[in-house]
Amino acid sequence: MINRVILVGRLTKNPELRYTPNGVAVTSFTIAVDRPFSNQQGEREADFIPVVVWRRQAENAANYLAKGSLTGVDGRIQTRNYENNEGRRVYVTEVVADSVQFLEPKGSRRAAAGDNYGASMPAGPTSGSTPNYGPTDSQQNAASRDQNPPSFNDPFAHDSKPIDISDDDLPF
Amino acid sequence: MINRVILVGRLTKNPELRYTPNGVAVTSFTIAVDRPFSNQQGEREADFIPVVVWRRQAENAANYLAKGSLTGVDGRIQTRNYENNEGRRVYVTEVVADSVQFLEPKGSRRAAAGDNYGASMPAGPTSGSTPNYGPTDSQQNAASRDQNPPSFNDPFAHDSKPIDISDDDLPF
Amino acid sequence: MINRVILVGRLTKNPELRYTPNGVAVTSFTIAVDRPFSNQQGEREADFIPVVVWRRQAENAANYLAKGSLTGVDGRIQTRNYENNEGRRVYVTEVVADSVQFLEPKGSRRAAAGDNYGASMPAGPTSGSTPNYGPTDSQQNAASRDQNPPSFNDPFAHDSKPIDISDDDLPF
Amino acid sequence: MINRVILVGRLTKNPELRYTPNGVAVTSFTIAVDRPFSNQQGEREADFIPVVVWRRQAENAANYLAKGSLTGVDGRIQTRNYENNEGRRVYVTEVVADSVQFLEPKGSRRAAAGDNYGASMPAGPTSGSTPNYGPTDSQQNAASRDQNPPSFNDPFAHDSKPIDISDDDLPF
DNA sequence: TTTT
DNA sequence: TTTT
Repeated sequence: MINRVILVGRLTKNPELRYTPNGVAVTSFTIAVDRPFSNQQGEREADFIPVVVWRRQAENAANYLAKGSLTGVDGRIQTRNYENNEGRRVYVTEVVADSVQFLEPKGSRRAAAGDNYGASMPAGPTSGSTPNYGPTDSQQNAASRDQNPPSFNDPFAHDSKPIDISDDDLPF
Repeated sequence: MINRVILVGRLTKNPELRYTPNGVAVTSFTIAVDRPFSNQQGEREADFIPVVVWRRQAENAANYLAKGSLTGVDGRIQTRNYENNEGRRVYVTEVVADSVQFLEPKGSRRAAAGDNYGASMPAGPTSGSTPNYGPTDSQQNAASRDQNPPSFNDPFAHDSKPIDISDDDLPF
Repeated sequence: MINRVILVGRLTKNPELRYTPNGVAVTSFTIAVDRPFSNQQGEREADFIPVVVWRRQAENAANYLAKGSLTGVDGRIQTRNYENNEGRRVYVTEVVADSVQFLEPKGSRRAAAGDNYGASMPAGPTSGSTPNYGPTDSQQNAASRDQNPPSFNDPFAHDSKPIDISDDDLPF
Repeated sequence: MINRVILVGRLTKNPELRYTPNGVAVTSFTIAVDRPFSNQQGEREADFIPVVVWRRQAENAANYLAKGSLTGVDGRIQTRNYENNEGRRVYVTEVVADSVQFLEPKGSRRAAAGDNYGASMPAGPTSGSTPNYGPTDSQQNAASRDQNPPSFNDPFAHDSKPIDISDDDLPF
């Protein structure tokens, strides 16, 4: 049994950091990967692949990545399903990252791209059952710390409704 | 831009071979890959990953694989979307295989039953515009010959309406 | 920075389990992977890839794998170099496995292949600085326990001289 | 049988473009990939992985990559051996690239210096039997234009004797 | 609902 | 020095 995915592409939007009811951090984003060939109309297309990252790596990803960031992901494909509010079963296929790589050379993009970072302060992991949508402290300072971005590791949860993020989705 | 997926797991059902309106063969199946860890309830889970294979590989996969076959896939993640008959946009994430490996050692399962290999090939690309929706002979026999079939609950027993398969989906 | 390798092939020989001076288990083997194409002489060739596995996974690999075993490896490429006894610098490129998968279906091969397993008893991890060449207790019983082989994880060290295996080679 | 490698790292030197006696282009370089952990002395290490690329990709790699270029490689591990001029059998493990990705964002390093892209292409396959051993114009300039060249100690500054490159080594 |  |  082997399940391994490696992606290099660009984020379609800023990553979203949330917390499960138990306070576990999870970041999700979509990575656009251009296809190496053109379609029958001669156009270049891309695949838009949902990625989730858990725990410490979630917070790193939220700090160091932004819309357009060239990013590497090493992880696995996960499928899950849930019943939505219309009683319909929704099937989700996403990549759970073991490791996320910030491939943008130092001093580029993110340092300049710091648009809407630094909105409301987060309740944080200790806040219990209320999902957290704001940036963390460290996000606020991210632009200035952007010098030598680290690599980080781990995985799970997508489809942006907070109710979708459960501690049951924790990979381990 | 890198998009690479490697999977080893077992088919949840017999593969389905179809043809696009232009007569291009495409086989789809779901591969179940056990997760290497247990969930919070201590249960072993699996991911059920939809895979498609095109052209000659499609016909090979349809001939050599069956429900339960241990199978390797090397490919890429593809996302696409289409409007379903209810006018709703459906988003699909699946693996497009570059290569499919039949990992069942000889003398086992399907290989032991390897009587009709190469027999009754479907009318194929030359048959023009009529897609082939029924199971092939060998598929039908495969199910009954299956010695120790793992029982998987295939979550992708949806979205396999023939209308989904278009020549526009051809990878190249 | 991404370094990921996935292999499925067959062991060319039984795996070799050793211990570093500090008693850390390390297993090495070579995996033969057939190339998917023929050479200019129309012959099928293979690549013979050295793999190392560390710690608990080393002992599992030694127990469950044997010459000819169909095996999956998920790991990374590692390069290192050392000076051999002729004062020559030797460059080694090998795969360090994070995870090793026994793909042989239960009850096959190994159960029958138990040829020279169960030779002299090993001094074991506690024996300190003397590398251990014999099979472990658990290896002796391997043939009888072979029912549902597990998967296992981790990595490092090749080129069979015991002096090559140092605690400095530990990946973490 | 699966043999898949994905690497993202930086070239230790400019790539070397050569031609087989039959005029087939082959480029080789070493890619340095930092390890995601520190060794027992708390130092960060890297793996130095030899890569070869054939045909059109070879010429692209030679044109677009230079020492220090952040580069993605998707390929397979190849092992081969040959007898060196001392009559000794030399074993080589290297990555044969199916695809090489130039990951340096535009406006940086080599891309900024992208003056002579497509200029002075080597005589190439049509030149017949004369291998090209010297650096290309663009390679020579690349070294001097290199803004912040990482300094890597390339352990594969050996075994690049032209005699190693034979038409028998062609992957297909 | 998509990136450069 | 190689596996099926």
